[in-house]
Parts: sequence; C-alpha cells; structure tokens
Amino acid sequence: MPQHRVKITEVAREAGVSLSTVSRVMNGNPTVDPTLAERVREVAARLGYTANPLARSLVLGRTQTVSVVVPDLANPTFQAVLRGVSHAAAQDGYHVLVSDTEEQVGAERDIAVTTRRRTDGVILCAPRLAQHELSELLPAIAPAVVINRPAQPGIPTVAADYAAALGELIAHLRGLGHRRLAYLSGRVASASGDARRHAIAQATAHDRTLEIVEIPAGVDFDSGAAATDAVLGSDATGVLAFNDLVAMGLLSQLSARGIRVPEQLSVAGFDDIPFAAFTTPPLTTAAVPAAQLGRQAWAAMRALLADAEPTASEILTPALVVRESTGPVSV
Amino acid sequence: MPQHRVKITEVAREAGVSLSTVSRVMNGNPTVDPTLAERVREVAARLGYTANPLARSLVLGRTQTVSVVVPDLANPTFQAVLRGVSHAAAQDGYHVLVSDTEEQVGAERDIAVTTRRRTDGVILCAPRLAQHELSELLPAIAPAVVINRPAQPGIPTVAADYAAALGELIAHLRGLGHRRLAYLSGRVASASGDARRHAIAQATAHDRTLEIVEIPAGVDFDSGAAATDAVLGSDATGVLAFNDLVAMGLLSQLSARGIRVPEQLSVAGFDDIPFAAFTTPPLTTAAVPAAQLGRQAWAAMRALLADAEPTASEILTPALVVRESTGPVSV
DNA sequence: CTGTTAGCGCATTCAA
DNA sequence: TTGAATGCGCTAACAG
Repeated sequence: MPQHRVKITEVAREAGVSLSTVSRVMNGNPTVDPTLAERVREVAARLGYTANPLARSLVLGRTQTVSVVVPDLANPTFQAVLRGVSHAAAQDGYHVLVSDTEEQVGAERDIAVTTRRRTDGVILCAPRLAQHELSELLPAIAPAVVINRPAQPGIPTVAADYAAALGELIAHLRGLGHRRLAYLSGRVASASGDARRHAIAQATAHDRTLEIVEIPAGVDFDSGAAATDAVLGSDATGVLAFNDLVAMGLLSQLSARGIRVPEQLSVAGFDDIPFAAFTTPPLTTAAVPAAQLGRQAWAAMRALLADAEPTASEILTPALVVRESTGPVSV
Repeated sequence: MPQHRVKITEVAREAGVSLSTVSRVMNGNPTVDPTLAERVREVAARLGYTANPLARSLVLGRTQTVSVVVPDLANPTFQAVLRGVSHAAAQDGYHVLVSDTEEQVGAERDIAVTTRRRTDGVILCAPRLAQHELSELLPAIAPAVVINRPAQPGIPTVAADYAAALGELIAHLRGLGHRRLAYLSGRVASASGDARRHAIAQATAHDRTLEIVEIPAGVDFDSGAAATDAVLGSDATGVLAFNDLVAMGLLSQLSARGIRVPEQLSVAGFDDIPFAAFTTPPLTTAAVPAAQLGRQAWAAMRALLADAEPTASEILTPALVVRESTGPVSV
C-alpha cells in the first residue's frame, strides 16, 4: 500500500484553482470567495487531502510538537508529569515527543538539544543536571520550561515545594513525639534533594531536641530495602524516605523482619504515587501533584509559544497525607 | 534569544565550497576529497552546524520518529510498553511521539492517522477498537505494529497470550481445590478480554465441576472495589480479576471488611504491575511482559522500516506468579 | 479576491 | 570529485 498521499497541487488542479487558493481555504483565510472555498473544500474532502505537516513545519517554523524529557519513564512521578503534559497539550492540538534519558545525566543535554530541533520547545525534567550545565543549556533550547528545580530569570519553572512539604512531614513526626529521625537520601545530588536537606537543616536548627541522621540510600525500591540495616542501626524512631518507592522498599524489608509499622517504627514517604495508599500499612507521605505539574508546564509553554513573554513561575505545595505508616513514638 | 541557527549555506560559504559538498560530508558520502572533507567538518564543528531535521525529513521522506498510541498513560501496562519502545527506539536513534487517546475509542483512528503523518510508522495499542475499524485503519497508517491483539496477515503483531495465562491461573486455583470462581471482567469489549473469556469457556468445558461466574467490573482500582458486594454474593471461593488494579481494589475493600485473603477468599490479578508484589497479601498474578512487548514492537517496526517485509508475529506467554493472595479453598 | 513567485533547509540528480 | 540546478510540499509576499 504505497501511501500515495494527495498533495495540494492535485487538489488545486481538480478544483480548477491555484494552489495558493487551496492553501488559503485550508487555513481558513477569509479572503476567498465563499463559492470557490466551498468547491475547494468539497474537492479536498473527496480526495482526502490534508496538508503535509512536515512541509508546513518547515515553512512555518513550528511543528505543533513539544519535547518532554524525563530521566526515567519507570518513575511514577515522571509518568504523571508526562501524562499531565500530554493531556493538556493534546487539548491545544499539540503533540508530545518523549525522551527518557535513562538517568544518563550526560545525555540530557544532547537529548534536549536534539529533540528541540524537531519541536517548538522543551519541557525539561532534569533533577540531577548540574546547575551551571542547566544554565548554559537553557538558552540553546528556548523556549523551555523547567520542572521541579529553580532555573533562571526569564525561564518559567513549575515546581513542587519539596522543602515545605518535608517540613510538614517532619512537623507531623515531631507532633507524634519523635525526636530522632532517619532521612534516607537519594544517592546523587538533585534539586529536590537539596530542598529536602534544606528543610532538614531548618527543622533541626529550629528544634534542638530533634535529631535527623542522614542515611544515603537511593531513589528506588531496592535502595529502600537495602537501607534497612542502617535504619535499624540508627536508633531512629521515625524514617523520612526520599520518596515512596524507597519507603516501600523499606516497608517490605521491615515486614519481612517482623518489625511493626508504625508501632515500632514510623515511616514516611514522599510523592504519593498511585500505590502509596495501598501499601501495608498505607503510607504517610507528601502528595506531589505531578500531573498538575505537567499541566502547568504545558500552560507555561503555551504562553511562551504565544506571547513569547515568560509567565511567572509556579510553585505548588504538596499536601501532607497522613495515613497509617506513621504513629506515636513508642517508649 | 533568537535561536539563530546556522544553515548549510553558511557552512558552505565559510568553507569555500558548495552546499552540496557540505551535504555530502555531513552525510558521510565518501566521494569527497579527504582534505576538503576535513575542512568542511572543521568549519561545521566551529559553527556548530547540524542539519535541520525538518528539512531533511521533508526531502528524505523519513522523520526518524515513531508514533506510539496508547489508550491510557495512567495504566502501568501501557507505561511499560511505552518505556520498552522508547528505550529500544532510542538505541536505534529514533524518537518517540506518544499519544494518549484517553480511552476515547473514537479518537484512536484520527490520532493514529494524524501522528502517522509526522512519523515513519505507528505502534498501536488499541485494545478496544472494533476489529473492522482496525482493519480499515491499518492500511492507512502503514507501516504499523499492533500490540496485544490479532491484526491481519502482513501486519506484525506483538502480543501476550492472555488466554494461556488465564488458563494457568485457573489451573492454579483448581489445583488449590477451588470449584467456584468469580471472574471480574472489564466493562467493554477488548481483545484481551475476548481471550480471557475464551480461556474461561475452555476451562469450564474441560472440567464440568468448575464454575466461573462473570461479574462485570471494569479495568481500574475503583471497579475492583465496587465489585466487592457482587463477589461476596457470588459464593465464589476464588476471584480472577481482570487485572491487578481491579484485584487491588477488591483486596482493599476485602481488607476493610475484615475478610481474610487467601483464607476466606483467594484473589488473583493479571499483568504483574510493579506494585503487585507489594499488596497485602502479595498478589498472585500472570506477569505480562509489557516492557518486552514494547521492545519487540520496536524491533518489528525497525524491520518494517528497513526491509519493508513483515516480520513474524510474536506471542509471549505471561508467566504465572504465585504469591500469597491465593491459597487452598476453605471448607 | 486570485494567481504567480519565491523561498523554508536540505539531498540529489545532472553536468562539468 | 565538485558545483549548479531541481524539488520535497507548503505558505506568504507580491502583483494583478
């Protein structure tokens, strides 16, 4: 089936007009005689004509496509961001080109630049890219919207306030009487990781009776499970996991060892991924509105594409979700 | 920042050659004097020149991009398929354009056709599209690869054998002494749903002492929860949920009502989504290798793109994963 | 209001 | 081996 696509010249010939008239009609240009326009439309419909988007893109300089680059498509948070962008962009008739950098920080720059050339802008999730690299990357891929990390003036950012949310989580645990907490950190530096650390520093500075020991872990289920010994050896009565995945890994090991949560140990996650409500026990966490982040990122991008004038950056504060994995400290 | 891209003519002028020579060099055409080639490469590098992919696409007729259309980006199975395609395609230097039809079966055709025009082919997940619609759609979007449903001769299909897997699940439950099972079906017709029903018919025909009652549910967590009353009223001792999400919804309601699993009721899911191992109790299920489905779909697409000759269809059989949500029937 | 012309940026004939 | 033309399919000036 040789995909024989009808092109604008055929429509023009068949309708007995010039190709520019067809072009005008197809683009809703009102300066065309209604009778003629109708005839052209009829012919176009009969021939099943639709303008070749590639040719349009080339001449118009826009592709009706955004690039979304994420570090890991297996991560529920990025999946939700992608979904948010996808739905919102689709509503505006835009397409989405996804790229998963597969946690190769070194590839982020190239992927962003490469995909930018076939799209009208890029929505970037690059939590681990060094700030100075980000700074020199952004001008090269403008218009860009950055998710979950501070960018620079003029570049719209859509982010969740990780520090505030972790602060709430800590306050929650303090309220339950916990005085010694373990923080399971991500292994490598990331923007949200910095924010979390900041919140921790602030909390301990504010309350000298509070101790928070940092245990290097990672960002996935296995890291959480692997950190179990360290957690148990830390004498902490409560745990702040880097995210829900880590918390779940920990939970599963805890359960395997017969340690009851929250009676013997309180565990809090972060993100509120779809399954956080269904762990055993259901996980207390901070609900990062990832899909909404995606939607807002698109909104910012749309604004850039239209006005070319930067929108204000959006900061969403994750809601504290208290479930059953946290409880009063036991004496 | 006006994104002033350097174009091929500038490189040509700067290098003192014609633009065709630059084009040849950039495309590795060996019929160019090595010295000249080197000079061109040097200039291109210095100017940071890279060919405009849109212009190339227009003239070459290929975009180095595949379209992946899925019915729901929130569904872990499709997320995994997307991930599989994305990783595999990236390895071959291809980009991925995702579209989420958001379960609007009516939109699938348009989306597939539209995205096809800006890509080199489409990998289609459209489980609920009527077979005859699929048949007339496929020629219009060729080359296409269909996931998880029979297509037609010449169109490569990559699918999991849902019937065989459900058969194994049923056999597992029979082996545990269950004689009356409830099947929580998806609400609307789908290819994998048909396969499941087929497996059920076969199982009950094969063993007259086995009864399987169908309870219309849905495909998500809430549907599972909502089906609890019907399940309990069915006198079944074991439940085959349409998928893990449904099983989890049921599990959560069962737990809320104090019904013990598997002591009082066995529950099996389907898909083995990432969190199936972490429900309470861990879910017995059939592991649909979704990411692998995605990888194979890409492999088939790559073959189409290269040879233009259809590859054989791939059928993967999901592995039975016995965990703790199923157990011996209680008397 | 309509048609003719000139590119968009590149790959590729065809000559030289 | 290289360069000059042609066209991929379309939109937008520019005339008429």
